[in-house]
Amino acid sequence: MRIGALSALTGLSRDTLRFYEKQGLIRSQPSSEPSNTYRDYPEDTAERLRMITDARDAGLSIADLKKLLDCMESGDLGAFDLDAFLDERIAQLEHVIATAQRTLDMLNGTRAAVAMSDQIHIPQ
Amino acid sequence: MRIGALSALTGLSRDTLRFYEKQGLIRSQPSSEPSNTYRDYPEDTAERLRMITDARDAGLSIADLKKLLDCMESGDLGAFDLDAFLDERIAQLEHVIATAQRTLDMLNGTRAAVAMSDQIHIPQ
DNA sequence: CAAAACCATTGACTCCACTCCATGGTTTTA
DNA sequence: TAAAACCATGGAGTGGAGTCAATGGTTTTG
Repeated sequence: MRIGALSALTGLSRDTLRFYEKQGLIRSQPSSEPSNTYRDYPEDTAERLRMITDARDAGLSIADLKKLLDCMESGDLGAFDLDAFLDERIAQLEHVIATAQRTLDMLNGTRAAVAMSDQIHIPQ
Repeated sequence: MRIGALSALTGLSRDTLRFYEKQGLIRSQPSSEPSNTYRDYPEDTAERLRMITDARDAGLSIADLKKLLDCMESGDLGAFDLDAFLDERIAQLEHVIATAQRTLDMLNGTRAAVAMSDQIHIPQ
């Protein structure tokens, strides 16, 4: 798959995809016809990118993501201190969920207040 | 309360507090003794900052936070398009929660795999 | 009272995650 | 077949969110 198709499939810009590749989050091969300089992305790259965008949207950094993907791919569990690393990221995500939930509750409260004030609003 | 106390109370650096004040998220008054240039923060600022850090940790931007706090304070519900604004941020937070949950599940799976591989690990 | 700790202001600096641009080559399409 | 659309590479630029350092004043404390 070429970069344009991947971009259309994922909603990520070509620039972002190239950037992610430079950061080592995804990989590509030179196209089958060596007449051009185009690159070819494996079919499962879109899938991989869904994981990546989820993690990014949840607040994980590219550097962390790279570590994770690297050792998940190499099957090299036990690299550096994976266990501690996982514990930290898990705690981080739980924190994000908790704060997002609290903030969500606050906003829902605000929305309720707005609805209220709309209800008792007197024209003129 | 002076900035040092507020910093100790919230865990945010003085610089961050000054930065937040410049962005309009918090406010202060000149100290009671006008002999110095110190500023005094209302007692409830720490509380307010807890809201702010929650929202920041959940991924809300400072600009959005300022809009929210401004119109919550002015009681000016119905300013700009508050209703649409709230809907967007709420959707954003729900998205964060969903992606964080998916990512969390993935990491927990990874941790389980690590535990497994530990279990069947053969020394030497 | 002197040293240490605190404070304000200004402006420069850093880091992250993109995003844009210029250049030059390749495919697709009307 | 020519224009339009696509591609790669390299490097510069952007925006958000802080962070740091310099300067010069004020309080606290031993």
